[in-house]
Amino acid sequence: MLAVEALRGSNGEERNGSSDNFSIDGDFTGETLLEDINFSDLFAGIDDGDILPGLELDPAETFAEFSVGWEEASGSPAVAEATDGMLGGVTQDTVVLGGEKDLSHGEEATSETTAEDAAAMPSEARSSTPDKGQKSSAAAAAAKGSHGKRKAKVDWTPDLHRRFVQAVEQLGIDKAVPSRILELMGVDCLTRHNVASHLQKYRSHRKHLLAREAEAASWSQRRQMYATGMGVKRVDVNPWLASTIGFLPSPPPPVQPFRPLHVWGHPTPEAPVVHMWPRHLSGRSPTPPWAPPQPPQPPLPPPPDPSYWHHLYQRGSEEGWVPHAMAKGAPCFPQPLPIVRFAAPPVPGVVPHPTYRAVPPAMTKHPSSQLQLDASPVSSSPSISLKHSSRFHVQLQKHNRNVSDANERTVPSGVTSDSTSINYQVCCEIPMRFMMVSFSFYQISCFSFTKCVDS
DNA sequence: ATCGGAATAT
DNA sequence: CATATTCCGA
Repeated sequence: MLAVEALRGSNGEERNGSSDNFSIDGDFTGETLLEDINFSDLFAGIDDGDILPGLELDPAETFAEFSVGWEEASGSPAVAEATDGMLGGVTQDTVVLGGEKDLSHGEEATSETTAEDAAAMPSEARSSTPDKGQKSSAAAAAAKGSHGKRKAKVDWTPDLHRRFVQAVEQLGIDKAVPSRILELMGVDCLTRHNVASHLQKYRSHRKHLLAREAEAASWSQRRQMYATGMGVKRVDVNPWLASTIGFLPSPPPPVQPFRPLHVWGHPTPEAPVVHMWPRHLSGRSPTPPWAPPQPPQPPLPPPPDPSYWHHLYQRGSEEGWVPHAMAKGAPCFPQPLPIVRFAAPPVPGVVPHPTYRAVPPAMTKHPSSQLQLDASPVSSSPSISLKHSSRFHVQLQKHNRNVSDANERTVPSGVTSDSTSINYQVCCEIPMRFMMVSFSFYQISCFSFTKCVDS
């Protein structure tokens, strides 16, 4: 079991500096946050992080292990601190990342030429040519200046979409608003409206997807419930609410106690909410090969164009992601029935933010044999944000026993800071023999994720 | 007035 | 259908 625990800085000064929050979204190489816990073995079967499959199974055994592990974690000296105030910082922050991008500029920009260029150019080339500034002024003029009642349509090329998704992920679904997305995209050929429009569609797609998945998950849960004879300790009809269980007095209920699966991933953290293993890699099949048995119900028809809308992890290596292409050799299938467990740790003294709602972690096995834990909160008010200098430790555990030293790490400064960060991701190499992976950040909101990576 | 987002138009 | 534009509430 891998446990990542946030440790409060001794001084605790970082506590209130919301602006120090950072989101690590592009850098999962591990070095940034924690060095990789490198075990010789590769784990061969980590699933994609698709929540659905994770919720599928939940052997009582796992629970038992989990709970014990949890206790251990609780005992950690690092934990004990309330995290109130976190939310405020997170939700209130409006620090603009990087800054000074003039939106009005984008507003004026004409997308026509760029779109054309993009369309004409191989996506690779496009990717490497972020500067859309070179649109021909002529075309630009023609596009709008003349009279252009209607602006030239923007061609949402894969690259543009990738940027878009990236931005959305980085911001977190809750903070992903056109203007900010536009900033993060670093493209000046789009207008806020372009983005808004795309975002609209994006959400729509996600909505449908999540609805589907929720349905499936629900079904699975029930199925499991029966299968285990209710042996499980906790079976929430709605897995997404699990995090609140065991939490201390819940103050003012969130505006939306439970936000319906309104958006696609998100990535959660929202995150990506639904982090899926790139489908294009797994073939045209909309469902991963390892996907747990589907409910007897309709085999859920694949979305119109999955590959397009699922670029969630389609980042290039320049962002710290390993290109999918490299993942070929790495088995990305999960165990027969991967387990995604998530629970609110009953840690005394720790007051998780009431509105915090975590989502089962999305874990992605990267080609480099790294296991990526992605804690993507999906609450009305995000979430997980660590601050520079925050300390935490990582520890692998198996069957309630530590199998590695607790490595204390410190969140490095200099990491891109985004007050609205919602994702905190850690990469560790984990031998597949480890049964479960637990990810805990007490400092943040006191929650823990557990996922079976090897049955 | 600005912004985000849903509705509606093209 | 995809995107742009409009409408409207915050």
